[in-house]
This record gives sequence, structure tokens and C-alpha cells, in this order.
Amino acid sequence: MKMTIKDIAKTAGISYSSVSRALNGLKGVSEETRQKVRDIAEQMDYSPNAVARGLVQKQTGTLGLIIPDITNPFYPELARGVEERASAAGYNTFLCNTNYELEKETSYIRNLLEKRVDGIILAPISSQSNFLEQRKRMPLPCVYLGNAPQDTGYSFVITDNVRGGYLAARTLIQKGYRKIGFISGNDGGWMVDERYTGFKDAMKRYNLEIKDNYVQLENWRQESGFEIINKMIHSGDYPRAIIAGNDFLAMGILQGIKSNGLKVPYDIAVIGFDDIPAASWPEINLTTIKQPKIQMGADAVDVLVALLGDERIEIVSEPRRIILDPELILRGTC
Amino acid sequence: MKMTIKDIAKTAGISYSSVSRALNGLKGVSEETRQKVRDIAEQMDYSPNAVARGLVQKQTGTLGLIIPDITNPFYPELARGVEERASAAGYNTFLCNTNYELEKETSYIRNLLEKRVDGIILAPISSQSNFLEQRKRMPLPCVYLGNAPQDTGYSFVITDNVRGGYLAARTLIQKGYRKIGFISGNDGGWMVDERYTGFKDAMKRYNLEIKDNYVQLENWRQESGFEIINKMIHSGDYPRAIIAGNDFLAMGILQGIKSNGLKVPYDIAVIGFDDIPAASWPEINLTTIKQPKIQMGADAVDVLVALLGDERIEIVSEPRRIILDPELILRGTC
DNA sequence: CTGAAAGCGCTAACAG
DNA sequence: CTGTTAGCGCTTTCAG
Repeated sequence: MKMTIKDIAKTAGISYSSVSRALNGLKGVSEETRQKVRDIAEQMDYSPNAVARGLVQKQTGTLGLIIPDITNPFYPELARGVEERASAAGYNTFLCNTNYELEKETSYIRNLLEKRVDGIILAPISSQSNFLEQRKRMPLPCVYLGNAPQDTGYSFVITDNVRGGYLAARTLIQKGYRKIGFISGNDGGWMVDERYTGFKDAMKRYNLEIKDNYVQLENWRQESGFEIINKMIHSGDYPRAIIAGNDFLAMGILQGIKSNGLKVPYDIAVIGFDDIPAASWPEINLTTIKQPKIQMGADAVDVLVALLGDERIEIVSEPRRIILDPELILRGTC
Repeated sequence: MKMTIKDIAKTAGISYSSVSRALNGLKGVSEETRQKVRDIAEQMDYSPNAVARGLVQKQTGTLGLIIPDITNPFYPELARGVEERASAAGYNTFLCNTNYELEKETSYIRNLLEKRVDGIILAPISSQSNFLEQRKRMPLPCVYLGNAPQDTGYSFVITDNVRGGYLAARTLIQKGYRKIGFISGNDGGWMVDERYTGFKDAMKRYNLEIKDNYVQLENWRQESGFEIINKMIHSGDYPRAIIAGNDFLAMGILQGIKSNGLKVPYDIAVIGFDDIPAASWPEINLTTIKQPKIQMGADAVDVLVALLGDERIEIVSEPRRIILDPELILRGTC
């Protein structure tokens, strides 16, 4: 049977509050009893009940990570970053896969609320994601990760997507490309808008025109990249360089280009976003704008923990906004 | 402030035990009061406290998933399978990344124990993984996933690795290859032994010799695949076909072969293991032995839930052993 | 059908 | 330094 603090107290012949003190390293016990208690605990293979503790302390030492799909290579690194940092900070992480379904996202939030997680890290699907818009406020400390509303009062950790878009475009422009296209998924999130804004900024800055038919905002499926570029090429009027909304899409585009007998980057250059692991494989070798994914995950935890700290001392904390720098990773596709 | 069952009771003017019954759909309340309670709960935005419930029921509705590395493309699908099924069964999943460190695995187990998870799904690093060997018994329902000891009394879900190894070898042999090598990581897990056994079986069955220098059991890093094949090729005596311990290694081998100016499969054929997503990308196009990863994850949850069911009715359950069929996925590398 | 009461395992005042 | 006591929010007998 599972041992409790009372069992220890009994065999030690002391009160169980003393046991609690001893085990938790609180002052108010002699070194002697402390050691005795520890010995007994060890020997009885005692395992403190975090559930009971959570009930009284109103802190569970757990947090929820909500992501669209762990199977999408962008998210594992994010998850790794948060899990690692969370664990180091004494938190356990609930993994929640929404499978891109808004409804699941909502139900997970409710679910995590019931489990009384201390906070939530949310990598949202789209801008409709926010619980907050639909109901009142998120009733729990929450930090947006990767994709976030910058104007509402929420904490977030993102990379500077505007700058990323700008960087991508500028790189292409400086390499001499003039006819530049932009192909991306469009889930109604904030991220795409930001990246597109950066792209537009650069084009404007260098007095280049953005042709409407060079811009396609559809979805994130790889095949969709294939099809779009294919259609562009067949139309006879296609850009000399393309910025893809993420690496996955870029890979589809790469395949589409090659399947038309064209060469990358000689006929069409491509630059992706995120720098998923595969981008660095020799077979792919994709130039891309890197997001520091593990860092982002870790930072999100730091932000959340800080928020929790504020809350504990009853401060209504200012939202913390962290915007990390993207990095151009030059490889073979541009 | 957070509402409790008592608040509801007060505003409804009834006892809080009735509220509990009403909310939990237990019999013993009139439809009338039940509806009233539900309305109030809804309107007060009541969220039941799973921690408190967990304390009394001694079930938390959570489970732990321990894996080496979510960043390794084999695991996300496993994780997806368990998370999805767990969620459907009413469980939340703690994600625990051991980063291939035995010590972390052990500390996570202790940690999960304290959190009073209902059970653990363990994708172990090596055969030393088992808590069980070191201490007495895993003090909690546990199912091994992917890599498991078949002789001890534990439940597990794996694919038939012996058959997988056999399948890989037979495929190669039937295609006419005679000089076949085996390159794999060797972490002291059971999986590699099983696959190698299958390989040996097939070679024996077809009266083929296994040359010692064609077998290299080192580690799982991709570069290691590159280096090993490189060395083999330079030695002048190299196999005409290679079975790789997993797809990642196979990719390294592929790169090594190409970097030597040799062609796949004409000069050397390659067959991998697992069928990670990248294996199906046109740029990789790797023939491989597929593990039904999502299925495995889901099955592991089913097994665990069954175990928990047994436990609840105080049955010492027989270990459940699920061995799934691997599948040959023929692509371009053999 | 409903209420009262005990208690899950622990922490946190409060006395001594 | 130590023990007593009162809950945390809920489920679950046990009476009524």
C-alpha cells in the first residue's frame, strides 16, 4: 500500500506536521529528527503525493502545451524547448495536440483548466484561437508561442516575422532577383500577415513591383506548394524567386519546380521559413529563415514562470512580449 | 475567484453532495434539481477541480509518456498515437523527454509517481532502462512501447522486429543480392537484437554467409551511417546491399554512398527501418520496413487502460503483449 | 430524493 | 523545536 506522511509519523513516533517540515526542508525541526524522517521515508519507499499537495497549495507544478500537430516537424523542437525548460523549473508538461481543430483547442483549454495546470503555453492555429475573444479573459496565465496577437494584452514569444519576411526578400533582391513571389498557407493567424508585411516592405524599399499572380495564400500542405508552382509555371508567367511561408511548403515548391524540368536556383530560387531539421539535409539543402525554435519554447516557459511569480505576489503583471531575431540560413536554393 | 461546489450549493439552496451528484450524472437527484444545478454551474462558469477529485478517487486521469527525444522523427508519431487515444479515453498525457539519459528516465519515473499518474507508457532507451531491474517492481501500471523486454512479465506493444529483419533480408535476397550488410545503432536495447536475429534467420535460410566486416553495430547518429559506409567502400570490400537499423541511419548511408560516386541501388542497395515521414519524400525515397507508429501509440494506451481496469477490480492482470506486423514499403533504394 | 459527515494526503497557521 | 488543528474541494457512505 502507498505510504503516507502519517505512516512515517507513526513509525517515527512524532506528529505528522513535523514529518512534513522535515521532508520539505522547512525550518522548525532538529537535524536529528529530520534525518530520522528522511531515513524512514527512504526505507519505506515513500513518494509524496503531489495531488494532495496541489490541493492545498493551489499549485500543481504542471503546465499545458497546446500545439496543432506534433507530427509537423516545426513543433517537436518547440515542444522540446518547453519540456526541457519546464522540467528544469520543476514543472511537468501536458502535451495537447489539437490536430488543427479549433474545437479541440477550446476543449483542451477547458480540460487543462480542470486539471488546474498552473499555466498554458498556446501555439494557436489561427486568430480565432483565442478563447479570450470568445469568452472573457483566459482565466489562467497563458503565453502565446510562435503565432500571436501583438495588440491584445497577452504575453507571447515569437520571432520577428516582419523582419523575417524582409530578410527573405532582401536576400533575394540583393542576389539580383526582381520577379519575386510569395506562397504561403493562410490560416488566419497573425504570423503570415507579419511575414507578408516584411516582404512588402522590402519590395517597396527597393522599388519593386509585387505582381498579384505571384502571390498565393492558400494552405500549408506540401502538395499545395507543388500544385501552385506548377500552375504558375504552366501559365507561362512565373516569378524568378519564391518566398515560401514555411519549409514544408518550400519543399513542395522545390519538387514542383524540378518536376517541370527547371533547375533550382538557376530557373527559380526558393527560400523557406522555420529551418526545420530536414532543411539542412543534403538532399533538401534549403535556404531558409530560421526560427530559434528550441529557444522559443524555453523562453515561453520562462515567461510563464515569471507570470506565475507575479501572480503569487498578487501583482497584475504586464504582458511580457518576447520577439526573437530570425536568422538567414544560406543554402543551395537561392 | 474560483467557484466551488459549495458556492453552487449555496446559491441553489441545497446540500453540496447533491450538487456533486447532479454534476456527475449520478442517480439520486431529481431531474429538476439536476437541471437547476447545471444552469447555475454554467452561469457561474464553474470548473470542477480535478485535483480534489483525484485526491479522493485515487485516480488522476493522467498518464506519463516517456520517450528519448521528441525531436527524433520516429517519436512524434508514437506520441501522436498515444496522445490522441489517451485524450479520447479521458486521459491527459505528460510528455517526458529523457534526451537518451538513463538518469533522467529514472527521475521522470519518480516524478510521475509523485504526480500520481494512473500509468506510464515507456519507450525505453536501453535494456538498462527498467526501473524494475534496479528496484523491485514498477509500482505502477506500465507498458513498454517500441522497445521492450519480452521475457520479463511486462506488458508491451512492439512491432515484430524479428520478422522485420527477416523481411528486409528476404526482400534483398529475392532481388538477387547476396552480399548483404547490417548497420545499426546498438544501445543495448532489445529491438536491435531482434532485428538482427531476423536478418540472420533469413541469411541462414537462404544459405548465405554473413561477413563480419559487413556488420557494424555502433550508434544511431546519421553521420555515423555516413562514416561507416564510407569506410567500408574505401576498404574495397563492401556489401552490395545494406540493411540499416533505422531510417535515419539509412539516410546517412545513402549520403555516404553517393558521396563516393556510387549509385543507389545499382551499386549498393539500402533498406531502412521505421518508415519515418521523410522516407516517403521524393528526395529520399527510401525503401524501408514500416512500423505502424501511430497504431502502436494508440494500442499502448488501450493496453494501459485495460490494465487500469483490471487493477480497479483488484485483479492482478496478466501482462498484455501486442506484437504488430511490420510492413515492407518498396521505394527507390532497393 | 436529499443532507450530514467523514476523509483523501497534505500544508500552514497557531499554540505550546 | 514540536504537536494540534483546520482546511484545500471533492466523493462517498450513511442516515433520514
